[in-house]
Amino acid sequence: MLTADIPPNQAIYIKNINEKINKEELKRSLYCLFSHFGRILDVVALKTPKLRGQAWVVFTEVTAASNAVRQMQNFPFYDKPMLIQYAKSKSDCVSKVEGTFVPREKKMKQEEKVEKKRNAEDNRQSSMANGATAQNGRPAPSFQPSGQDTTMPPNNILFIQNLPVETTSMMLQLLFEQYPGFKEIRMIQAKPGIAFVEFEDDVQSSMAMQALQGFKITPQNPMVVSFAKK
DNA sequence: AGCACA
Repeated sequence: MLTADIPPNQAIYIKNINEKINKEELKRSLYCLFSHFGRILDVVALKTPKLRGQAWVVFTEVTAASNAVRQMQNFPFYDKPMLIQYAKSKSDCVSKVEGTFVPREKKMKQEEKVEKKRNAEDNRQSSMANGATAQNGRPAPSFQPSGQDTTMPPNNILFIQNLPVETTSMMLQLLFEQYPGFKEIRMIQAKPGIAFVEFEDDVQSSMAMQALQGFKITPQNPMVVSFAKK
């Protein structure tokens, strides 16, 4: 099947991933790298012989997945270009949210599944009405970066907004230098409230973005972090 | 290359 023939899916399938990266780190990196495209429901990576070097990132919206497929295609991730397609099937975490999840052992066909669900609802009324509790990674940030496109393609340079005017580059350095790959802070005297922070590469800048997104230097100033324009 | 959810 041509990869272009796979219908859009809110989950993306990534292959050609460096197999040396340990599973937990890989999941964290993928989460960081993709979280700015939209809310992520789940990241799946297995190290079994059949499944190593591949991963799934499940978004709440297919539009987020579409942007990720396009913008992150061939992104150099741990030295290997990632190859991204839509996933071929619906993710379990999505079925769980929809309440149509059927455990793997006795997985049945679509029609039977619907039938089964009807019966269950009829029989025990509402006893399992919402057995599907959404278990998302973490809440979405409560602010919306204004005037800046949050789906900007990754960049090793971060753009910081909504800083208190009294922020100094030393203060920002203390915050950002905790993250690997930090290089430097750049502020522009004529433009208070913003800064640029440079990292070695896009993966590392993404990590710092994820970690410090919304960080408050003062209670009124949750910082808004995005990738700088190229 | 390889499409899962332990």
